[in-house]
Amino acid sequence: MTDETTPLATPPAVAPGDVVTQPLDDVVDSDAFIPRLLALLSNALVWRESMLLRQEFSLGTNDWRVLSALGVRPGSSATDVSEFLVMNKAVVSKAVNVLISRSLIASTEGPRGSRHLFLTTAGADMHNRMLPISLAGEDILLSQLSADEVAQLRVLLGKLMDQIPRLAGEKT
Amino acid sequence: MTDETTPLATPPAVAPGDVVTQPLDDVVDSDAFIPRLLALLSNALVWRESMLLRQEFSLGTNDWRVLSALGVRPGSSATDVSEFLVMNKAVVSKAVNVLISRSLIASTEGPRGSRHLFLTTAGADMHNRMLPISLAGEDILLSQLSADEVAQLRVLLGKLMDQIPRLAGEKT
DNA sequence: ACCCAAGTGTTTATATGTAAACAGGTTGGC
DNA sequence: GCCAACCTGTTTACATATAAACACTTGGGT
Repeated sequence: MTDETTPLATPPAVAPGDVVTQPLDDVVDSDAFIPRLLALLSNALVWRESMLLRQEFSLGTNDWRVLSALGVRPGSSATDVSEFLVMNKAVVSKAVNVLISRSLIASTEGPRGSRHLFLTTAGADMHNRMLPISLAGEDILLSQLSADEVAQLRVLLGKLMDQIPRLAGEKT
Repeated sequence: MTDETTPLATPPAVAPGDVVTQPLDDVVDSDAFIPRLLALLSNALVWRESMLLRQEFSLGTNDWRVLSALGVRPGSSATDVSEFLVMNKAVVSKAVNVLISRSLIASTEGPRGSRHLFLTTAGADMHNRMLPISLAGEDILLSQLSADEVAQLRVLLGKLMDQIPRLAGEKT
């Protein structure tokens, strides 16, 4: 009895003054708590992608995201990218500098002191090598779902996404 | 024309030597890319919870998570909590010290130099005040889903969770 | 022509996350 | 009994995230 795996069938022989030795009535059911599941899934995906991109190309996930944004929207400014990716502009600024120093992107003069950013051909090539790694993460994640289930999941996640403004606003 | 909202209908008058001005053929469709949706959802939830807990109780999300773990499993060691929450043990160590300094948890001697951690009555009280804030995040997120849809979502996320070892292992 | 307001990207300071090194105590082989 | 291996929790060093302050440019009003 009283092995170390069971939470605490027998309260400790001596407990400090003012202590709760039994589970509380209302707690987070962490296996079903959706915010926790989302965090674990997201962390695992980021961890994997970060590891692979770093070891294959010596680039971070932020570098990759900026690169991918410019694959979709060539000529974006740093601010455009920041908004498009919902990413802090300081992070974008740093990633842009990394990518420029690697000659993966280049820039032209833009409107008010901004710069239009473009992939170089080397950058486009790098993009096309990084893309499969990123997509493979999603594939692994969805591998046990049928096509119908994937479609359901996208619909459901879409409805969750609609609530993000309420999470940020927090009046109600 | 050529306003700043459209990506780039007209390529720039002068582009540097070696540049790609058109969208690439294969790109991440970021509105449908599930890893991205998961990251945005998770970030929004954490951001909200962090803000509220900080301003209401001057505690961080890690403090709350450790507190909640001890509500479920009183008498756990720091290592137990670390494994239960899938949380770095350095982070747990720091959170434990914060909670002890606030007299929200207390400890007794455990097996090999470890310590059994318990909520104090003040800690249990704090737990019961923090819990609704945490649960409200999930409620907001799920508010546009029917009961059936919530059940579906849990099933689907459960299947995704099963793939986490493959994301971490990365042989296939 | 001037100045104010707004927008650009960068820098800074602060907080947080991560992994490895670490010291101490405990266990178990020999 | 003793030494090596292990497990505890802590500390350290480093990488990353976040938000505010910043300098600079542009545009518009008077």
